[in-house]
Amino acid sequence: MLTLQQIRENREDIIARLKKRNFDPTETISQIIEADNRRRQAQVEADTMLAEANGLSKQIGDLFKSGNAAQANELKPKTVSLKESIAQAEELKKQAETDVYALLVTLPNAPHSSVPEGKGAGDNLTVYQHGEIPTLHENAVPHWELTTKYDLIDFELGVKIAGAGFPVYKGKGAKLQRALINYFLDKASTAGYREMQPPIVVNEDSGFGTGQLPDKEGQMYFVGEDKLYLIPTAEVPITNLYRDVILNEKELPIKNTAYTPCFRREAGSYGKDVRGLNRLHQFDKVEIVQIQHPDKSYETLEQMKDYVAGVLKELELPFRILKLCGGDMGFTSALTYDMEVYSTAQKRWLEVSSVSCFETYQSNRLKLRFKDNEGKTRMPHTLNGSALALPRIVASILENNQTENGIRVPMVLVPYCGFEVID
RNA sequence: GGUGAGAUGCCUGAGUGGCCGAAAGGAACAGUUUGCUAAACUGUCGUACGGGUAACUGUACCGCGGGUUCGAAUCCCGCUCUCACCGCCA
Repeated sequence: MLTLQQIRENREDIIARLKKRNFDPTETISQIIEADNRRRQAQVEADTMLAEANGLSKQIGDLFKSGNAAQANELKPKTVSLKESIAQAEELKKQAETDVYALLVTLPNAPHSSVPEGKGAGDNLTVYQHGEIPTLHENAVPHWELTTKYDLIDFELGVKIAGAGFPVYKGKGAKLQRALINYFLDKASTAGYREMQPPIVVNEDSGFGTGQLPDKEGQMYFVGEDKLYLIPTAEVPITNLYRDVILNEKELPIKNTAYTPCFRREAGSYGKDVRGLNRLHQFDKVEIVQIQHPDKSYETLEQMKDYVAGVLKELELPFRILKLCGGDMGFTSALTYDMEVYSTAQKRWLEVSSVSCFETYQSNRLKLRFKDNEGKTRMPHTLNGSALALPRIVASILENNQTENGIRVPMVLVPYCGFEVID
C-alpha cells in the first residue's frame, strides 16, 4: 500500500497519478490525513501521560527503596487516575490507526507518470510488435482440437479427477510442459536469476504481503483446516522471502526465479475465455522477481521486459508488448507491460506475461527495507514478471506451428523435449 | 496423533519484579596500526511512531493477545510457533 509519508508529502502528485485509474481519491486522501492527524494528536497526549506515569513509578520505587513507604503510597493514587486517561487516549489512537489503515488499503498503487490514460484494455499502448503472423493451412484448428487429435492434453480426464480447468497432460504434451519449464528456468539462470523452489502454499501474512489479501481472497484456493492458501503465482512465496527483512544496499538487486504450479479459482470467468488452455484453475509458470534500488527500478523493468521479449523471440512466436493504461492496470502495480502472443487459429492475442514494477507498494506491506550507503533505512522497489506462463504458450505453439503433417516444435525446445515434431 | 522443552537484538546467549532497550561473545561497519591474502586495538552497531528548524527528546516493542502491580523481558492466563522423543508414513 501507499505510505502515509508519500501521501502527506506528495499529496497532489499522488492524487494526480491515482486519477489515471479513473477514480478520484481526493476525498479518501483527505480522510486519511484527517485520521492521521487525530492519531498524532492522540499519540502526543498518550505519550505525555505515559512519560509522567513512568516518572511517578520510578519515584515510587526509589521511595520504597529508601524506606519512605508512606510517601510512596501517597503517590500511588495519582498513577491510577493517570492510567484511566492514558487508556482513553490510547483507545482514540487505536481507533484513528484503524481508520487510517482501513482507508489506506482501499487505495491502489499510484501509476507511474508514463502510464497512458485510458479506461480499459482497448486503451493500452502497443509499444512493440515482433514476428510474422503465419498463414495456416486450410484445415487449421484451435489448440483444443489439436490437443485431442495428438492426444496431448485430456481435459475430460481432469474433470473426472479434479474438475474443469485442471487438465491432464499426456505423453508428448507432458514432455512439452517439462521442456518449457526447464528451458525457462535455464534462461533465467543464465540471466542471473537464482533458481528457487518455494512452498506452493502460503500463510495469511504472505498473502497480505504481496497484496492478494484482503481484497482478492475469493480468487485463491484455501485450505481451511490449516489456514493455508494455494499460491496464485510464485510471486507470492518468492517476494515474501523478504518480508520483515532489512537488506544492505550492496545486496541489491536481488534476482530470484522459480517454477511453480499456480492455482486460481477464476470465479466469474466464462465463455470463450475459458476454452481449452485459455484459462485454467491450475497451470505452470516460471516467475522472475527482483528487488531493486528505487533509483534503478524502471531501468530494471525495461530489462525484464526485454528479457521476456527475448524468450518469446527464441520461441518463434509472433507477439506484441503493451504498456497498460491506467484503467487496465492491476491494483498493486505502478507500471505494467503485458506480453501477448498471437494465436492464429483463434485469431486473437493471448496474454502470456505481465511484467510490473510495484515501487514501494509491496515493500511497505512486506516491511521490506534496505540500509542505503548513508545508513538510512529506506524501502526498495519490487518487480516481477512471468517468464513465462505455460498454457497459452503451449496453445500458441500448437496453433501457430500446426501443419498438415503435425506440429513443429520450436528449435530451442528440441534439445529439451527430444522430438522435433508432434504427430 | 502422544509426551516434554522452549520462544530475548543479525547470530550465540545472560537476565525471575524497579539500577534492562536489555550483559557477554561473535558477525558486520568505520578508523588506527603492522611489509604481507590476516591479526591487534578503538569506535559504531535494533525497529517503529511522535515532538523539535536543529542539537536533542518522548513513547512502544524481549513470539502474539490479555491480566496482576505504582512498576513486567521477568509473575498469571490464553494463543501461535519451534525443537526433542515416541507413534505413523512418503
